[in-house]
Amino acid sequence: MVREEDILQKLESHNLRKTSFRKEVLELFMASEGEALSNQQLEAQLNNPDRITLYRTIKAFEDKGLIHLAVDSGGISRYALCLEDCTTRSHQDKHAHFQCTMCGKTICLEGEVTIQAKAPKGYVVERENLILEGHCSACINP
Amino acid sequence: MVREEDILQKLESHNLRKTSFRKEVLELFMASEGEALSNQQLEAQLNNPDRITLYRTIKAFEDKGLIHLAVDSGGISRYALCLEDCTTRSHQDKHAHFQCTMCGKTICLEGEVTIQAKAPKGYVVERENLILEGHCSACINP
DNA sequence: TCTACAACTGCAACGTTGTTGCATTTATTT
DNA sequence: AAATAAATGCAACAACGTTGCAGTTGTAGA
Repeated sequence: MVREEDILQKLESHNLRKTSFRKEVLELFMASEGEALSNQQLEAQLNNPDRITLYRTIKAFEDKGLIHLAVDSGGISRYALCLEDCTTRSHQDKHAHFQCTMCGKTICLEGEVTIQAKAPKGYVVERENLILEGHCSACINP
Repeated sequence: MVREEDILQKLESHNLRKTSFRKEVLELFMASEGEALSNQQLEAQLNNPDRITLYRTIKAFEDKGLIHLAVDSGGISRYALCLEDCTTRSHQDKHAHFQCTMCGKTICLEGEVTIQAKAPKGYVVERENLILEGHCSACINP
């Protein structure tokens, strides 16, 4: 369960207005336990939401560093809550996510990734975006 | 320059018919020097192509292991020629691509990537999909 | 607490991307 | 050269996402 107080605090600290719509959306993210959610998943859990408002809400959350984008390997955009140290400037660096190829569930992996990769001469790498694919525990042990 | 002979040979060895449309599309891939191309890029280089036929051609090339998909971090699907050892079964494993955030150019990186990442307990990782982002040499030295 | 302004919402209209069905054309096999 | 299996091109449709605008709501300041 997510406390109303925590929702309001998080909106305020990111300079976002405390509207009922945003409270609902943020609650879904806070209740999702690190799972990255697609527009579709969000729409399904909200009561009769306006699609356009949802798009703009997500964009606002993203701009203010509350959530970050994780495009999965099928091209679907999913969003997940940023951690405490995930500021507007840095929250796109070193993405690492896991996606289950059976149920589609996508979660954020944090602080456990090492990558060694070489780009061609003259290229500069600034960001690394890693998606692991496989099966989640729920799909392995039903 | 790509030799007609090589195009035909590649189509034949992948059990694809040698139609003029497919020859044109394959020529673009063979001329792109490892760059992954989006539908948009392909459409722009073909002379008045049918969008639908292009989609199906790409799907056919992908099914037969001629090209592979690389979704970039903005969610755009791009396709690149597979290498010799890129069979239908294996050609989706261990993707590693570089994308320039200035011009959008996306290239395949081959055989130079090491990843160490941990998924949560009970999760099984089967595939790794890595996108490096930064600037390509052309955008650094104009 | 009231007011005024800026921000957010909800609707309409539109654009892009990708898919399916079907009739026609084309490549391949014999 | 004929038969047939596959590829093409068109129409219609569906999903996803954006922009403009009028009306509503939250918030800062008097």
